[in-house]
Amino acid sequence: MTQPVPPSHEFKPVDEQLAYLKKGVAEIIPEGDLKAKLEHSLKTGTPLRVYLGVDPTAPDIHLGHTVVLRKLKHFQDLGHTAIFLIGDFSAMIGDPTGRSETRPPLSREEVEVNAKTYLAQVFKLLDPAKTEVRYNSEWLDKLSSYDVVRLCGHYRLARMLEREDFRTRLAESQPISVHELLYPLLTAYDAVALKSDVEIGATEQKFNLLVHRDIQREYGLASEVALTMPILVGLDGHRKMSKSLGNYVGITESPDEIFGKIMSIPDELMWSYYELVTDRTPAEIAELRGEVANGKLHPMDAKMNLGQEIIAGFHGADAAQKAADNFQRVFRDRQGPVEAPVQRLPRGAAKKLSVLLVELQLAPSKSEADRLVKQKGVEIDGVLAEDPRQDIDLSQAREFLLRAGKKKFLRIVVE
RNA sequence: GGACGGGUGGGUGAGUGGCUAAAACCAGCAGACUGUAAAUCUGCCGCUCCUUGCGGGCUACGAAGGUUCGAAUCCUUCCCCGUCCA
Repeated sequence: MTQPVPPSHEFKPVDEQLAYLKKGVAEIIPEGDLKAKLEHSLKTGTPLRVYLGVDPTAPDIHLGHTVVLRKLKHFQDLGHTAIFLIGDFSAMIGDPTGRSETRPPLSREEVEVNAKTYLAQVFKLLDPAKTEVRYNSEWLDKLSSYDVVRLCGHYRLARMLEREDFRTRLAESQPISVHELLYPLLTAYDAVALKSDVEIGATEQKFNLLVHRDIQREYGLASEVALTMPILVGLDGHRKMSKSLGNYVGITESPDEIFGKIMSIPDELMWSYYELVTDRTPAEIAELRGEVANGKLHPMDAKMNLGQEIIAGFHGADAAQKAADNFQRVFRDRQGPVEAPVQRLPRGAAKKLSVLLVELQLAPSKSEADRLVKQKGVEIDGVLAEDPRQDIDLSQAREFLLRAGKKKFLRIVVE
């Protein structure tokens, strides 16, 4: 565990901090309290304790997760204590937020593996030296049944059922398991244990955050400020970015992949991306937007710039430039990519094209591979493949470029 | 514990003995058009085999059995979900 950061005594003026912190924010509850807390912090030279709780339900984080992370980073930049809370315990219950059905429980092992890969990715944004990393199993594992009963005693069923997900499920006669009611209460105990001043969450977390505030008060603490961030819309332009919907950009993806995905978002969406996943100021964004509106800047160029900025944040400026160049070459000039991922194959007997596509994981099944070829989706060294049954010679060392679908390229090296 | 309703492909949801690999819609994929944007249009959309044919085989309608030449559809048992009553 990282030790808490020693207090910094050099805070910026409150108004300046507020302006920085408010960028992109959906809601601050209650509005006035953040200012009051910042003033108190400035007066006493005590950093605010600001936390973001994340359940490691998947091994990778995507751009959508970075919206709240970036806000936590803003607090960190201003000298406050950023606490990254890994919900290793709560992940095993499952957050009912936005769920139309009960989440399958994760095992402790899965959660641990995910937590590890999470942290590595989180530190692409946060400063590891200044971040307090905590796990909620630290305190939740220790609660006795009595403690849990007491905790539950602090909240009323009617209030719990007010939340939209539950209301909807009840209205539609969908099941709600009792343990799902416990989720916001147990994560509220996190806020109690951390004695937090501010908690950051996506807007969909609003209900949970409000419960956290109430429970802190029940335990004799001052209620934290709940700061919510908008949900990042996914690549399809409609639904929230999520792995299960497949409309996401993973932050560990290659620059080329990220670039391609960013370019595929609807134009209108790029402004919200500028706001939520770059460090551009609201004024700069407004200016860009104006230039696109009056025709001075082509929307595609604005989007290419967005892609580069996002990649630069994770992979550096050089990688970003390369990705942009590559994109230009492949999709605007219709040439093969300069660098496609290389796949080495041992020499051997010839293989049918459809078989090869499946083995290279360019198609999930032979039927799909067949279809892909028949639908003119496969090229070998720029030449359209017509026949899924054609034999691909693998008997001698050679290499060729295989394209499957719009975006997938693989340089095959037979050796 | 009782009464009633329900469980169909990634999702919604038709289908109540053969015409059903299962309507329709959504999502997804490919192609055209473009700025790999959106919108639009066209096609595909369980797996597999080959002699690629309006071909063959296999798997699939909560689970397991059964009836039948034939079952998502009928029967039995079981599991799961909901509503109401207690």
